[in-house]
Amino acid sequence: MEAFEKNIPICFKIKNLAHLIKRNLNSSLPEESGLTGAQGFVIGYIYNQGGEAFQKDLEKNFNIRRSTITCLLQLMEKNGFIVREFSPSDARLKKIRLTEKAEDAHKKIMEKIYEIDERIAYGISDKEKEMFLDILCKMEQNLN
Amino acid sequence: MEAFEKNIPICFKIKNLAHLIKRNLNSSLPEESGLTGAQGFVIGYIYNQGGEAFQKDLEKNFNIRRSTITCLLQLMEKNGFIVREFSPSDARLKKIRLTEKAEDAHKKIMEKIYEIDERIAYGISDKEKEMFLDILCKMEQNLN
DNA sequence: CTATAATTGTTAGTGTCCTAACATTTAGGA
DNA sequence: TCCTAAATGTTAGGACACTAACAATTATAG
Repeated sequence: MEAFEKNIPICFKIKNLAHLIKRNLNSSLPEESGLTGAQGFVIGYIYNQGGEAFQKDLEKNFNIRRSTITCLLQLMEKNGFIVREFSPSDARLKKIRLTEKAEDAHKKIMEKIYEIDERIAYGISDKEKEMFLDILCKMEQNLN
Repeated sequence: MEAFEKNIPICFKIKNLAHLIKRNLNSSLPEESGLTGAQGFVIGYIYNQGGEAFQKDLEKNFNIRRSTITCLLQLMEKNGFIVREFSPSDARLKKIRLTEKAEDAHKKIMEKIYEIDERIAYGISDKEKEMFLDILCKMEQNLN
């Protein structure tokens, strides 16, 4: 971006790259399934939790607001990727369970995600990649 | 994110950081102005172009779709940050001009943006920062 | 010159993020 | 116990990204 001349903000570069990643991931997923990248990450998370999770876990893990989670999950429920039910032990909690459809989709989603990882890391050495990830983590912590 | 165990995708980490940046920038801008981070970047770009630009330039520079630009600019026009008029030389083009209000806001926006840049780079050496930016650029190119 | 293609912008509809305001349930303190 | 605070989720409304379909203007090829 030439707009900022020599002083392109780092935050802008990061935002830009994330934007490209999102677009690539979304367009690589089968349209007819109604599955999106964001939903793919949610499925990935719940899958690794053993197929079950509470909304509040998603909230913390993805660092997004409760209302956003509600919205996401309502859509995923509508599209048959999850089922939601109240927890018997605490009526405030809602337990999310993956459906078979989601479990079937999981492997394919992960393939797409790692494909993008490989693609963006093309021509970058393992050492560089490691340093890059370190800095990425530091930056994340710097924003709390 | 523990979800993917040891194999957290890089693309997920980038997406996450960008998300935090966006939230921080948006919440640091004065609410009453109606100004958002995205609009701030648009103002920054047009400002550096001398206060004028065409929609197609924004499209290329920010790598976002025409419909998105239309949507953004309609809002910015409504909020008094820009004025739009047809180009006399080519009636397909729409020329965007910053208003005084936007020019006044520009400096403050840039301060906020560079504040975030400083904040995310806290504890990271200049050399590291440089390498990080290099890799970021490579990754951007890898996604076309 | 005319027909077609390319360029530029809009509209409609959707997904994912936000804040603010609200409701419900559980936990804790007087 | 009872009242208040904390935790969890929803709704409403807005911002910014997308695709697909459309409209208008300009450029180009025959």
